[in-house]
Amino acid sequence: METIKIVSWNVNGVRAVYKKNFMQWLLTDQPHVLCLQETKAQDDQFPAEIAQLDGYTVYFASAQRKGYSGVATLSRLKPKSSQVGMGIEKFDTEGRLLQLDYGGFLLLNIYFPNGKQSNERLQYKMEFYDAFLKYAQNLRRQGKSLIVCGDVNTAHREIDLARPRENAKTSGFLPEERAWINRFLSQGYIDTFRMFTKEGGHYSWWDQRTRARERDIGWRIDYFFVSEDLADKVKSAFIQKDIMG
DNA sequence: TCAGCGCCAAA
DNA sequence: TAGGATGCG
DNA sequence: TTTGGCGCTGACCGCATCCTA
Repeated sequence: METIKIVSWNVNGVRAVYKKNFMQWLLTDQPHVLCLQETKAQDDQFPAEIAQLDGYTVYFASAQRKGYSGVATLSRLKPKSSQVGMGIEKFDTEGRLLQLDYGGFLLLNIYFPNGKQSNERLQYKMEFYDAFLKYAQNLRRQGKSLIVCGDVNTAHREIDLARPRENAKTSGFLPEERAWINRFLSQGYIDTFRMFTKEGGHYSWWDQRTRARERDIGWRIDYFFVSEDLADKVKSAFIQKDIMG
């Protein structure tokens, strides 16, 4: 069986990265599957050149609200089926989950909620976490193998962010958020990045407002998880930190 | 994230 | 339709 | 009286929308 390359990228506005060097990167990197989060575009607002890209089919899960959230998956492989959301209205209207069935595995492209805005949003995030874990476990009971990727919006352990002590009371590194990742992993999922890289200092997100990227004061909040039956099929997992977007 | 502020306890 | 205010991250 | 540590506040950037002139 040949190797499949799957990439996950929180683009923070697909139209913005399209104006930069998105196409150049995509045509060079040529992943089999590309999972985008925070596209901030409805299906019909997607740049046509991406939506009609030769060799790829594009699947969307857009938010109801314009310019907000949204995920999309570009695939060179043909899935057997696709599904938007997990069947829960309050979560599905925010365009956060897109599922493709490739037969041998399900690929779940997810943009987990951000909890920094308010207590209500933190509550919503925790509810999403719980609902997703139930949803995933239900798929497992049906015998499905899962690849789960995207922006989880939580750093797992101290080594996953540059300022653990300072952020112990900040959403994104709260004890209850970290505990959920522990619970998720304990139910039979693998953080693939940690299969290959044990040391800290590897981040996937940096605060724009304080230009934290220049000083590499970051967080690892984007992940590829696989159900443990797939673990021995994972060849590598890495972060392309020099790609902006 | 970080500078700037008030507050307070230790030196 | 350019630009300021607002929402969100 | 000075010093240092803790906790809190607000400005900070970028994408996108909406409203007004």
